[in-house]
Amino acid sequence: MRIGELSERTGTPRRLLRYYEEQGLLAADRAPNGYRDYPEGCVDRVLQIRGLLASGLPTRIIKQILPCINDPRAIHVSDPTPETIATLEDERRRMTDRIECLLRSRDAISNYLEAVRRAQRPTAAR
Amino acid sequence: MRIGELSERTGTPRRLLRYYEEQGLLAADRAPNGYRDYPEGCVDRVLQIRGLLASGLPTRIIKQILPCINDPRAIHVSDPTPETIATLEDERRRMTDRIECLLRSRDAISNYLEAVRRAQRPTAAR
DNA sequence: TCAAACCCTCACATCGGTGTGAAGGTCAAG
DNA sequence: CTTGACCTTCACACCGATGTGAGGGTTTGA
Repeated sequence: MRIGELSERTGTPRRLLRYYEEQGLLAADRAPNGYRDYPEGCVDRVLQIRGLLASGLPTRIIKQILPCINDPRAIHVSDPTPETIATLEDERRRMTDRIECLLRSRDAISNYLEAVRRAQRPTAAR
Repeated sequence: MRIGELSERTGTPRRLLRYYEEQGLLAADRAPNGYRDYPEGCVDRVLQIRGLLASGLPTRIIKQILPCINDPRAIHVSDPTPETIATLEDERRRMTDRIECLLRSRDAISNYLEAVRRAQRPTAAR
């Protein structure tokens, strides 16, 4: 698929798809005319990237994480230097922190909304 | 406590504490000499702020969320305009998305690390 | 064959969070 | 009284993600 379709299906500006490629997060081969040609799987991949970016991870880290997600079960034990492993462990910890922070805050919002709801519908269907 | 202590106890540059105040996330009263004077609770508050920032939320949103977290059980039903409520619901959804994305990715990393570990210690204590 | 709708690269701009430092006031200890 | 460690405000700089648009090629359909 070409960049326009990928853009539409992922809700991502073309500009950013090119940027992700430049950052090494996304690969596309090229049609003879130079147009990018994306395989189907890119849709999910782009959504992953956007999700992680929205969660505060920089492209540099996402680049290291993506292979772990994509390799469908088949780990290439080829590359992982002890250094890479350390980075991954580090980043996993950071992600756990984020998750906990978000969970706490989300629950607080839920409680708040719930309380407001109760206060607004004072002693209704009870 | 003064800004230096708060900075040290939260691992946050003074610069940012002032920035958070400027953004309306943090309040300090002033000593007669103009120095900021923070109450004890600010330590937790700052950590919350940093956690949410690291999770990709902008100060504008954090500002709306913090009151829900701080109000210890006692909701001020005073302010919440229907508009504010809508924003909160929206943001809660976004946070849920983030949480799910992070969970998926973290689990993928865990699986990966686990697999690498198994591959590196080939048929050990078994 | 021409217009519209794609695509390309390149480059400059914006925005939010953060770094850094200048210029100066306050306070405690020697 | 001075020195050093704090604090103040202000301003400019940086970095990563994103917006925008110029200048130009390709494809499709009227």
